Amino acid sequence: MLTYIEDIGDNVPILLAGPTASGKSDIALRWAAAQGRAIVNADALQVYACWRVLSARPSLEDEKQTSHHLYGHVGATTAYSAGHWLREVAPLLSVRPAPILVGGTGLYFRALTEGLADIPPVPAEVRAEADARMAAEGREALMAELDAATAARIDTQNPMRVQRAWEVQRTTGRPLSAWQDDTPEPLLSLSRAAPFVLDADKSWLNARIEARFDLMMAQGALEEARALEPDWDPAAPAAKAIGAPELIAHVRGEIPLEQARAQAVIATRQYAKRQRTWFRARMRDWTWISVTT
RNA sequence: AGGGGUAUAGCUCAGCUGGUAGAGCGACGGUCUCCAAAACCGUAGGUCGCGGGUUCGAACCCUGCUGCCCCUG
Repeated sequence: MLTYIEDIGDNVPILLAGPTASGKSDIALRWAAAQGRAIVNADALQVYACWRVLSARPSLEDEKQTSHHLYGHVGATTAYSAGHWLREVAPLLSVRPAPILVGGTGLYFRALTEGLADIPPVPAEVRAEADARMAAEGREALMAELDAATAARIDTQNPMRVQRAWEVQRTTGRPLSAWQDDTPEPLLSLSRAAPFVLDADKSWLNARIEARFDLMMAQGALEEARALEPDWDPAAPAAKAIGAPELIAHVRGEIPLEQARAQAVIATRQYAKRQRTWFRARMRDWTWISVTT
């Protein structure tokens, strides 16, 4: 496995993408140790402080071995997004040796290597306003307020995309399409990085997903859920962690553990499928490493 | 053993007075330039437990068998 990175220069960041439970973190840790690189998180959920076990974040011991960045540094109710991540990643790329960016969020890697429209963050009030209007009037109402160019570009059946476009318009007074047309050069083009994707056979991965859930339980996932339960807000950003709603429901005595486990495993499998679809379509040019052995 | 109920897609179930079947979930495929472990779109599954019978025509009616559930003994 180390042969993959032997000839990579100190100034070339390593990107490591892979589906959930494919063993990315372990590989990253070995690579980092071998070359003295730091590890930077590229996973949307591992930024949240409340879920070390449930989001499969590196352990405290792992973090002692090598410096880790952008892990668990965000509160459960704090908004976070690809834009936030990109702004935080930027300064870390100039460190030498260059870091290893590891994670499963395809959108983050895309934003990094292909560029992301430089749109200011949407204030919480605008998000709240959009949420309220979406609930009360539906996406049709927000869609009616979009410009034609944006409407033609987004998936108008997808409420999240419609709301995003509306929020950008509302916040900046400029159409999303205009912002996207002005997308700046990527922070790190693929040619200046060493990009790898882990390729895991589906049945192999499904078995790992199931085993990993049991491991998470053994490592205290339920305790994490108990700790969060009093302040549980299903709409909070960190509530999107797969398995979180299920474990909270179990902690509250609403469903048996076996059911929570089954649902969490299914949701994880479905997530892995979405990742595979993304990687296959968007990471053709990356170096694929088979981990199914 | 007797009485009652039930048997429809991988799972849970719909299916009006008979006109050869649908949903949710799951599975599978895809989309996605900032909530992405999100959101969305699409596709495929059923000799309607098995055998007889009635009928132009049966998932639906009659009958035998089998499995499961409940009650009684």
